[in-house]
Amino acid sequence: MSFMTTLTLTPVTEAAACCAPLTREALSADQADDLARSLKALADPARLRLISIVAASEGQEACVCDLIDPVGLGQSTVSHHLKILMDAGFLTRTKRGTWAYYRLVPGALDSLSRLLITA
Amino acid sequence: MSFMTTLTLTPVTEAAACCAPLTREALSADQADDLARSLKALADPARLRLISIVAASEGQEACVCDLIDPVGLGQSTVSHHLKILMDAGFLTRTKRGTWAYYRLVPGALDSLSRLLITA
DNA sequence: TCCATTCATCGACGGTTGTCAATATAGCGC
DNA sequence: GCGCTATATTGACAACCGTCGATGAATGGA
Repeated sequence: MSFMTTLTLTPVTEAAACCAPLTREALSADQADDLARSLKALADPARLRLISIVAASEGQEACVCDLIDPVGLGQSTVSHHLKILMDAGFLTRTKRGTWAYYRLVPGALDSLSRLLITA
Repeated sequence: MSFMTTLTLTPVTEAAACCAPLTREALSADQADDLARSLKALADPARLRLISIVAASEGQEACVCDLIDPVGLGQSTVSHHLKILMDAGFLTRTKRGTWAYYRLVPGALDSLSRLLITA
């Protein structure tokens, strides 16, 4: 399980960059796998809230300590969710001192969104 | 587990109808739950392929028997996935004779897509 | 140097999920 | 009615996921 994150990494931007929307033509198995991986990273209430809090924060960034109370989960759980969102290409991390600041990857959500549109 | 489908049904259109995109302001816990439920219904390779096949079919509809071979899963598994997509509000079913024809719910994917856009 | 703080990682646990085979339901033709 | 076909439902099982507490790693201050 621990090695999975380094192997199957297929950032949203890459998965979304290539191809026609979901409803244009039948998806290949590989395309479906990639898209499902991106969606799965998003398909959790805690992770959705993390993203929305980061996006709504000052300077579009937030450190872990700012995120723990709002989502009401343990620190290790929050770190875990942030890692999943990073691996999927939705967030980036910048360390400054002891703090880790998370920030939205600019086009990530949009390119995923574009894939869902029924052309 | 069996009663869950009739209880927690919150179709995409409803979940998406109300509110600002993910990144406009922090999501409430309830909003996050609803959105996560919709995304989770979509976050599976088999279900994504089912949707794309239905959308790309003649007259935008397909019966179960047309879907089994393309996705390469058992009949009961396909029925199961179709049910999940129906409960989530992405598909509708019409029975004609012994056949069950599935069809995309017109605005469903689009309203979900709109929620993901970074305004 | 030592301690406090911030964050990541590990190990464990219960709950959920995807899949199948088997069975049930229901419509159609004979 | 009988059998055949198309779907849905059930029950079971392995794999995965979200959560926690505990531990580890790194930074900064006294």
